Amino acid sequence: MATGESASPSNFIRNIIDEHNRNGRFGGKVETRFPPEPNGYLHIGHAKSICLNFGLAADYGGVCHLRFDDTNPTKEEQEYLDSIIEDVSWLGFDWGEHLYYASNYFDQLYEFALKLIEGGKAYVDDLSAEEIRAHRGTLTEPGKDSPYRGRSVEENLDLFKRMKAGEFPDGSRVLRAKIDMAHPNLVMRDPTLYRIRRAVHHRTGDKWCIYPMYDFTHCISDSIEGITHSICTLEFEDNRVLYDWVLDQLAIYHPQQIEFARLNLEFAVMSKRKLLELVKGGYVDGWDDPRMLTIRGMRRRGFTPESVRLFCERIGVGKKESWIDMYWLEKAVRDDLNEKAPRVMGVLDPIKVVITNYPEEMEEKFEAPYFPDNPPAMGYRDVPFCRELYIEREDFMEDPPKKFWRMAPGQEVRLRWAYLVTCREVVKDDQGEIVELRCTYDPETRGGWAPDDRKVKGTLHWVSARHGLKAPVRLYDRLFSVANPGAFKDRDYKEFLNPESMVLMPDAVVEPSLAGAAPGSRYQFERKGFFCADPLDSTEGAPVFNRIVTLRDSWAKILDQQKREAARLEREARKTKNKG
RNA sequence: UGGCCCGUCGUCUAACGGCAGGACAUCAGCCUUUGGAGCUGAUUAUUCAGGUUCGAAUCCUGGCGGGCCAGCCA
Repeated sequence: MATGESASPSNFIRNIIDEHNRNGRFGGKVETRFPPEPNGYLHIGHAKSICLNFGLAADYGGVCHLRFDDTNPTKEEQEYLDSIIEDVSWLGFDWGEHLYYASNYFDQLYEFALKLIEGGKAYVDDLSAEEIRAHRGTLTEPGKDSPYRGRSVEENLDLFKRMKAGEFPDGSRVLRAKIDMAHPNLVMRDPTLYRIRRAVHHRTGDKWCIYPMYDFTHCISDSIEGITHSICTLEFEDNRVLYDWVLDQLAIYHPQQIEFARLNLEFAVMSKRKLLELVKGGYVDGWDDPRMLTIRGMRRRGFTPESVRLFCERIGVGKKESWIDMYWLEKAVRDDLNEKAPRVMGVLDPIKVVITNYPEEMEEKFEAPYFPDNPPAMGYRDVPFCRELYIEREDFMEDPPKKFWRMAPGQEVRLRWAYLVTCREVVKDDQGEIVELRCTYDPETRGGWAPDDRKVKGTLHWVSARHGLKAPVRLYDRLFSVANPGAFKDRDYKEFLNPESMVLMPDAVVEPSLAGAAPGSRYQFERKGFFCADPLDSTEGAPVFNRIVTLRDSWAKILDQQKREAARLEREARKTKNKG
């Protein structure tokens, strides 16, 4: 799409851009940037920002830069930088030639600082960090001027140059903007612009011993790159006046900062600190643990880039701090994978079924479509059948409740693509545990079609015991068991880790066609969910599957309703009894 | 109790002074060899009180509720 209005759903940022395009503020240009600090791995919250920035640029015919905001060498590492490049690419975005580093602007930034000093708008302060804090005042009281605030331009210039030259120890001096120590917005009470920090920078090495602060760096970087709309999260709202102040003092090109509400996802944590703690503390198996909502974690689990983008598109963007239900993420993967994941059969918790009237030595192959809703186009695979099969343990009930359409004594069900079968006998061990189901099949129902059109409600997935492939399956669920684990003041969020966030199904059996499942390939195990052959743990002929997400389960809902209804009836019965 | 920001169906989000719309959820029906998917229909919202206006979700004032800010982090 060329410049101008776009077809995407409206939001307040688009409205601002449209207004700019009407009044010609940026000459119709839209140039955005995604500015991560390379101090951690990207997560789903970053994905929202990435989709926003790259999406806006694409829709308005502009470009989006990838810029590393690397002004704090004590926290930043090449490892993080590499991972960010990989993750943004995986999400499907392309910054072309526009890969930048704030550290590339260190020389220019230094010159701008000199200009500020020359204009009497910045000074070198000898106060310690603690003293500066003490002078800042509080939310309700004004601050006090530093005794060094009145230094001459010449002295400030000299001192700042010597700061750069390495004449002073770390932390002994800072460069501060000279604004207003009584400003109601604390950000404007003479903010620090430069600090002395002898640290090796991942890109500039030991060239510098002074490093610029975010507020000074970000606006100038945006200006240098010709960014039009500098989109950031809500916590920078107070910083916008400083962003504008710096650019105004320097009288250089002035982008528009716009703030939006960051993503909050229920049953997850999003802060870099917490994510790091989960990894370092061994609560998860690394940054790419499939339970982590890092980009790498989701990728390992089996999420598609399209599903993540779909999610970001659907949740929208606004200034209201809201909590998104995990359902939206799950729904987005389901909708995406429903279109592209071939259907196969896998039994997670097997129970053996013997078809007593099926000849011992006989074997058949059924041609089963990969996409039953659109069979011819998408191909078939053969599914072998024999006398001994596995079905899902939960698909049989000896004494079923109402509306249970699955296998029960005497109740005919369909084995998908195979035959109609009826359970005749339940075999139990000494503990009363069911070990085997003995069934009969109707030879007239090959393929699962009844010649007399008799109604069979239930269709079950199954795997031939003789041909099935044993494959470990991991069932992933939300990492936390409460919606907002970080919200409890007196409890640590780690207390709310969900002990069942990963359940291994060691006995799972899948249809033999899956021996050829490529690492990273995704399938729908019919009636169970979407699964991905783990990209790392799967080997040739021996896939290991991750559950990405379950299917919608309306049977579970019915069961739930039945349970609630039963409880209600019981309560009423008790009431009447008490009255009588 | 300083400053800034935000309050629209259950949830997320539109409506830039002119019929409160969409998506998801929910409910009902259809369809179905996945209790999946799909199709059709239905229910559901402007935080409150004033003011301006022919007309207010929108503008103004105040209340209520929520968020952010006192790093030499970003």
